Parts: sequence; C-alpha cells; structure tokens
Amino acid sequence: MTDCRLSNFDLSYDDSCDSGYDLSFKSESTDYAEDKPDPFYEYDFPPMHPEKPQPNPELFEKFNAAFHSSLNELDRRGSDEIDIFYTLCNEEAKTSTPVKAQKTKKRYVTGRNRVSRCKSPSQILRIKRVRRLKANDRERNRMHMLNEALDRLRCVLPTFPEDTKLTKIETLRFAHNYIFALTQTLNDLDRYSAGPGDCVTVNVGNVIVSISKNGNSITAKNNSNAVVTSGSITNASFMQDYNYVTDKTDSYQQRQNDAVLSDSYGTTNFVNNNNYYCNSNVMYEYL
DNA sequence: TAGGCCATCTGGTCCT
DNA sequence: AGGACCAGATGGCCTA
Repeated sequence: MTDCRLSNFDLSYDDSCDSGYDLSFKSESTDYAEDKPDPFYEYDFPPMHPEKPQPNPELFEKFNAAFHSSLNELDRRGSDEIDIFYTLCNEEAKTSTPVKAQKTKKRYVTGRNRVSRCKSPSQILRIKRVRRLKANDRERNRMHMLNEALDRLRCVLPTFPEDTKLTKIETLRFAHNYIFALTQTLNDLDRYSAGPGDCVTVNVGNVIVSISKNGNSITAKNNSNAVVTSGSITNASFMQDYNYVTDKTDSYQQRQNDAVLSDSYGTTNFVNNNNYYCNSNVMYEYL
C-alpha cells in the first residue's frame, strides 16, 4: 500500500494568495491537491519489488477486488473513514522506506496531448473542498484588509485613548459626519472671509474641532486633550449627537446646536426629518 | 444571562 | 473557470 499515488493525498493546498493569517492549509507540495492523481483510478499495482517473488496472481486479484470494493463502499457512503484512510496512507508513506515504483504505463499526459478523463465522486468532492478552502482564505484576507482600512480610518478621527473603540458602523457614520462638517466649515470660512484670528468650531461627538487660518486644533468638551491616533469617542456621546430625531424639547434644540456647526453666522432654523437636519448654512445627514 | 459585536465559513451572484 | 463581492449563519467573546 505504500505505492501510492495515495501518498500525496490530503486536504492541504498551497495558495500563492494565501493571507498568512492563522487558518491556513498549507501543503508541502507545490501542487494543489485537486491536481493530484485519483487513487481510485484504475489502480494497476505494478511490481514494487521486481527482485522479490511476486504474489500469487489469483490471491492478488482477490485482494485487489476486495480492496477496491471497500474503498468504493466508503466513498459511496461519504464516510469520514475515507479521509482517515488517506491520512493513514500519508503517514505510512512518510515513515516507510521509500520505494520507487516502476511505471508500466504513462497515464498522465501534459500539454497539447493531455488526456481528459472523468473524475470520480471522491475526486470531485476533494476538488470542491480545496476550492472552498481557497475561497475561505481569500474571503478571510479580504475582510482583514477591510478591517485594516477601518482601523486607518479610526486613526484619523478625533478620539480619546480612554474611550472604547468605535465599532465598524460607528466609524463609518462618524467619518461621514466628520467629513461633512469639515467641508461645510471650509466653505463657511471662504464665504465669510474670516480674519486671521477668526475661528470656526465644529462639535463632533465629544470633541470640538477648531478650524482657522492660523491652524486647526482638536479639544475635548471636558477640556482634556484630544488625540487623533487611536481610541474613539464614547458611543453614547456619538449617538446622542447624531441619532436623535423627534424630540422637540429645549434639550433637543441644545443638542442640535451641539451637533452642527457652532459658527456665529448661521441661523438656527432647523429642519428635521428622519434623515437629516439642517440650518440655513449646513445640513447634516446621518446614516 | 441576554444582547451586541466580531471573525469566519459558506453558498450565491456577477464579472473578467 | 476562477476571483471578487455579498449576505446569511454560526459560534466566541465581552459587557451591562
């Protein structure tokens, strides 16, 4: 059984696009498992040790038939034992004395004259499994890249180290509003031709962004120092500033004033619906 | 302990 | 055919 085109059989693969993250199924081989020969394909048992006496042909044929019958039955039932069998074959191949099998037939032809042949159910399953593993790895890698991009986005948002990390959706919403607020602020600066000492401030979450022609600064509402590196604004503060909609009380008006530009030019004629609120100068859409 | 968030797997769809 | 993208399912971890 050590002759074995079975010996290459495993679920591993070597993917040049492998992410390198934790769950990788690497193979020592350079070939994908799906390209490996089918152990069920016309197993013709060439003489492995020509110098030794060959088995009784009749007994050998009986053994051959029984062997294939057992494998086919396992394969038909989709039994896990078939995988165990291949694993054992691999282990045996690793530990047994390597023996070069004589190739009596040239079965696999590469290039233009390659012979296509039907694949057994087990090989089809194996191919599907390998493709699934590769797809999983690509998907994992894709999500890791997406998360890295979100992390970079968090780093350029005004945040506090002591705050909890922004969730994905909070990061996107906060970034959206932050960019919008900064854009409006720049527009207002141009529109009103602020003097050298004039400053426009934007309340974003629990931080205040001050923008002037002399430079920008970010401070916390509680007078602590803000940073633009890591951490996040508090979720509660963020939601308070950006997600209220229907409350028309004084506190609502106050929060609106907090949430939009605190410039000295705009009016406070707020319009509100489920998607945005605005005054005459700015309109803040929240997601 | 329930709920929120996240990572991962998975199958489907679309595109090249 | 294979890769990218997407959404649903699932299980783990954390927190109130």
